[in-house]
Amino acid sequence: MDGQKVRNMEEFAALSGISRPTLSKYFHDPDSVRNSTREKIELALSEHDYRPNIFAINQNRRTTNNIGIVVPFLADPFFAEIARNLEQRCIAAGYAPMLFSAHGDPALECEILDSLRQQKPAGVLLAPLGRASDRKHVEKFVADVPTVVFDNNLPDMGSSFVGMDNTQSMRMLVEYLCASGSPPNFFEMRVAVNPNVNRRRNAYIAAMEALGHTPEIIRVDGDGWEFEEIGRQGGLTAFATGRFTSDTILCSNDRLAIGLLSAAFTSDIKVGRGPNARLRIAGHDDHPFSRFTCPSLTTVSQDYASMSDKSLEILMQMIDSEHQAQSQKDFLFDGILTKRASA
Amino acid sequence: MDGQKVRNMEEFAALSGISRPTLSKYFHDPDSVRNSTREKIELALSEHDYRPNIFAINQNRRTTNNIGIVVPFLADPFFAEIARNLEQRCIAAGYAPMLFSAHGDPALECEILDSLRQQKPAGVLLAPLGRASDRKHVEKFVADVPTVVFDNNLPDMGSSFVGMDNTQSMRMLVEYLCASGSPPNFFEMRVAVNPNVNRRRNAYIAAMEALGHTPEIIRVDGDGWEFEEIGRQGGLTAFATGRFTSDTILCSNDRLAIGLLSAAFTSDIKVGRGPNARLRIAGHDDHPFSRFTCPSLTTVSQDYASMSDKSLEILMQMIDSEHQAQSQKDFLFDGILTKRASA
DNA sequence: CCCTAGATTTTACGCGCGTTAAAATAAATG
DNA sequence: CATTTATTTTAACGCGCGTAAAATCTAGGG
Repeated sequence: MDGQKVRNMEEFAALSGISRPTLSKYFHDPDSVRNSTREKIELALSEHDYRPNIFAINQNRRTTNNIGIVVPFLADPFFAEIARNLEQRCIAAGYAPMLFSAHGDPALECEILDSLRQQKPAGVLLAPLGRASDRKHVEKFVADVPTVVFDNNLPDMGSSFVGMDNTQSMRMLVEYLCASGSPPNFFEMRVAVNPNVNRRRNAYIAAMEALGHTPEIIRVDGDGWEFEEIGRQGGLTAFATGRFTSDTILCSNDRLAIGLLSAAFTSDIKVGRGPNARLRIAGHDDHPFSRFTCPSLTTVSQDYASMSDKSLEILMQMIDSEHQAQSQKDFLFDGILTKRASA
Repeated sequence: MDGQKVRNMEEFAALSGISRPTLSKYFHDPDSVRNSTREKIELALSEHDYRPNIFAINQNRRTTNNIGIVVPFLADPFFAEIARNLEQRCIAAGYAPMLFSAHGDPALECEILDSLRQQKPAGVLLAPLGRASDRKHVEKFVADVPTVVFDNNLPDMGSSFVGMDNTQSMRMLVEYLCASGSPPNFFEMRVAVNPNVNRRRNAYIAAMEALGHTPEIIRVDGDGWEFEEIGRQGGLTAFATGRFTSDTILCSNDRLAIGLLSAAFTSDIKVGRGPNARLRIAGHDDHPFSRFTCPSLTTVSQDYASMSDKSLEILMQMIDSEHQAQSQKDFLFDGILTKRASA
């Protein structure tokens, strides 16, 4: 390729000896032109390295090649990991992912959706903030743009959802903990950041009662996304005031559990399933760091890969069928019990 | 505002009674029109909610309102946190951040830069992969687009750099560790992922020698970005084979230290500065999770806020002065010794 | 060799906004 | 009130590409 800059498709048409409309077809779908002309184009392409102007393209197409990925808090490694999975799958599917984080701020979430809308994305993968989300705003967006909601559903919104079956996973955890030791207390934040949290609590209660045990819930104060710190502070006071009624604590999520582990360590309470351990702790989500805590954290894994695949699969269906009978469905994945050293 | 969709600026001009060129000026800079007309426009805006088509705008402007943020691995909470800082500051400065992660893949890094270039961003904040980066590719990009490199410099590239002073921080750590106990071994990965790693090792050596101690470096195998796992595996074998010559281990970064902590726990080696602890471990970077490890990790903090501010400040200067005498400078920040329980 | 379906070229218009120059108007000045 | 100065309007072109219609060409089948 040479250094001469090709200004536009017109110029490249002259250089390659192919007409502009044909080039336009080619760039939209290389397989839509005859083999011989494709070869000519690609030859010229290798000599002049021209790329069509993306803004001019997008101005004239009804929809772009972008897929928006919106998560509530990207600095949470859990979402970072999901985002990574989704991004790579988008790329593999020939789309250009655009990643956004609401940073825990509902107003920012709205702004992101607004700016995303005018970007005319082919589709959007949205993990909403949850309780804090502006429902109406999200609803409007979902109605206009092909969207798959994931991780955390806002019910009755008319969109498909991909997430995990919290009821199944919590029951599984409770049953395991009961079978291997004392029935667990449930450790959570007082303010439920999203519907998943409520589902998990309810599933805990149901599972405990089904086994003939009395549920016991410890709620800690704190707002925001600093779950570890909240779990740590809550744990410290809970230990100090003897609020736990069991030697087994099931946490609403791994980040809280990580904080609780820290509190236990500070309080000199040995955690694990060994004979001289005084406490068992379990979490939920298989946070990327859970395998490196001391002791490593027993938890429920989400199958990132399958869930990402499913999300994109559904989104692509929506894109292809152009809003046609979206058949709005929920896809719930089973969690995988991941036994480690903490319980 | 009503539901009627305003198709374009022409239509909105008719509705608002303001001519299109004036509207164009207004949307570019609301303060560039007379107060009375601005009020008229904003009144009409509140009634019809029209937003200019972003693609048409960007096609005709030489540069957009976007600032690209590129990090090597977003699933690393360290970069997630930096990205969060940078994003919020971009927004505050009136820009629209676009976040990209190379996911540890040099080819992807190149693609990101290529697609970023045709996005005509106002500027780019780039943390390169490091050793794996395609230097020439990055160099070309930096020459074309106003760019501030951060976290991890590729020297002699003609761009400004904002990062921390690894020499200062390692010396500080070494001095602290020596003053409070035995001189440390240095624990790192065999393959240096980026120049920072080399600087840290050299700084360790220099600081040790300055204090009259013999440097001792333990290198562990492993490639990729799973630092915790690498640290853990390397730690396990090092403990098993007795490769450490000191009871104090200084790790090249926090993630490695987190893995080493996990290995120590598994190996039943108590870590900390208490009387019955057998090992001290320190890290570098103040990873978001370092305060929740068991024991909490002694490390060097980077001042995310100041570094983000500085990066954007320099970038804005470059944008304003339009490539004019970039005065390419490096801005190194001192680390802050953060003493916790592990050393 | 002719024929025909399918591919390509020609021609021309449209997308929504940036931008400019000249003309018209409004505000500020004395 | 006349004049200067700052804004706005009018009119028109350009940006780079999508796309449609008609004309022309190509390849494969008979």
